[in-house]
Amino acid sequence: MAVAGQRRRRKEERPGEIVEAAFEEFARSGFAATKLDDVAARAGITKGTIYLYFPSKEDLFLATMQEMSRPSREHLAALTAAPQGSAMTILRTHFAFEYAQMVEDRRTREIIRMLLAEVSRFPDLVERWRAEVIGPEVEALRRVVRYGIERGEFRPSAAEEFPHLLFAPVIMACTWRLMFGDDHAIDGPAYLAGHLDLLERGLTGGSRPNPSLQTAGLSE
Amino acid sequence: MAVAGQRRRRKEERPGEIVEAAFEEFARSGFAATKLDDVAARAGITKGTIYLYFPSKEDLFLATMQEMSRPSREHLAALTAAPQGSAMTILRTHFAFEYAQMVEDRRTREIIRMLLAEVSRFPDLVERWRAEVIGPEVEALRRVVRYGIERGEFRPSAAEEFPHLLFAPVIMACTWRLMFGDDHAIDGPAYLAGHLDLLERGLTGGSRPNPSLQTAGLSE
DNA sequence: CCTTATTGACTGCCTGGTCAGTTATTAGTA
DNA sequence: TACTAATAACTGACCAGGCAGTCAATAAGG
Repeated sequence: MAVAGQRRRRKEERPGEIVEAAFEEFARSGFAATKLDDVAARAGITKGTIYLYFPSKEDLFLATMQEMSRPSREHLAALTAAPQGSAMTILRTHFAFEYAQMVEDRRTREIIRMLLAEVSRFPDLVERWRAEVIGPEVEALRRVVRYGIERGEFRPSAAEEFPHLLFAPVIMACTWRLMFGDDHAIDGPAYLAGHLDLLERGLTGGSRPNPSLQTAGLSE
Repeated sequence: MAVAGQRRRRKEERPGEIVEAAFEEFARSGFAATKLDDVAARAGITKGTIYLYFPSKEDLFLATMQEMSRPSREHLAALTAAPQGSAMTILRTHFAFEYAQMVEDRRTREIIRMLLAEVSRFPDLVERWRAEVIGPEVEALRRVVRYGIERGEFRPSAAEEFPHLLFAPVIMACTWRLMFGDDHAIDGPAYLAGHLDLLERGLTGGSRPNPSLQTAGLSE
């Protein structure tokens, strides 16, 4: 019956299966209320097995968060490249990605929930996430805004000091969906389009880029 | 020693004191990890006393959330009045209030955290909050936007369909501070000013209200 | 002395963590 | 191929501590 090497393959796959199950349980119930027996049951194993791969509940939680936030870290790389072309186009592309990730991807959403819920128990986790994911993202956005201003595409605005204002609608939609569930979710594409529209008007200062702010030679 | 009627007064004050202490503990540790012994200690009483006033931990939690979210409910009333004067002025006033409440007031912030963290355990609580607080607020904002459009002050925009876009920066600052603490908090007044600036440009579609959209007699 | 708010010791359950034992797989031997 | 030994993954019964909830006893008003 058993394929050769199946035993070894199990050993390689187990941690991933456990993390997967743990994620679901932690996301549903939070760290404290999650029972390792439930995690084990979901993974189709027993509690004892969990302890073959993870030394404690806290370690399992940390490993789970680490593993599940990997996509965010990878995504970030795309934004940090040197900006080229229209700044607004860069922003459009970026926010389309970010929206898909932070609002439409349940995984990332739940990561946010857990970070918010467990800060006081795992302050280091949140600090790392700030330093390695969100901080760089804010800086990258700031660079794009400056680039847009230099190009004459954007007017100077508070977005330079607070790039947070630019992705606020994404966070908004993310927390909205976290709280009220998929049933009351805001309509994705239309909302994103509205966000980008308001953004463009806000940054350029007119329904079309204001000519008086634009130096011919600087426009790419 | 004892003032006349002190006994009775204690009985009247106890529930409030307990709720106060419970709020701090629930906010710090979440529902599951909070120990009623700790709540009692913080309130300067014993666990037994809690059960004289609240039938269970869950009831205490619900009572705490109810009590602590009262300011939000009261604040809402101000917005639902019939709009008068400049729509942008209404928005400015409203967001100044909302910012003070959702970002600078620790209480309200923590309410948000708990709602996010405990949705799956207390779905009714969140649903009520949506129906009684946030829902009406969105509708009220939508009315202000429509009013601004009718007046010729605002151009038609996605803000009519998604008033969420307008207060997104407030939510953003709220969650930011929830996650990263007061140390990394975004600078309040400047951020608010930037928000309102981008908002105005976005809604009116120009660096100054576009004259072609504005009827002289209507400007505040 | 009666009333009543409060106590604090107690119970029972729950759950993180342990570990001796079981079972499946592979290696070795003839 | 058949049998045995060695190994490694996994189990499940168990313990210890912690905590929600209880209640007879206490003590502070009036």
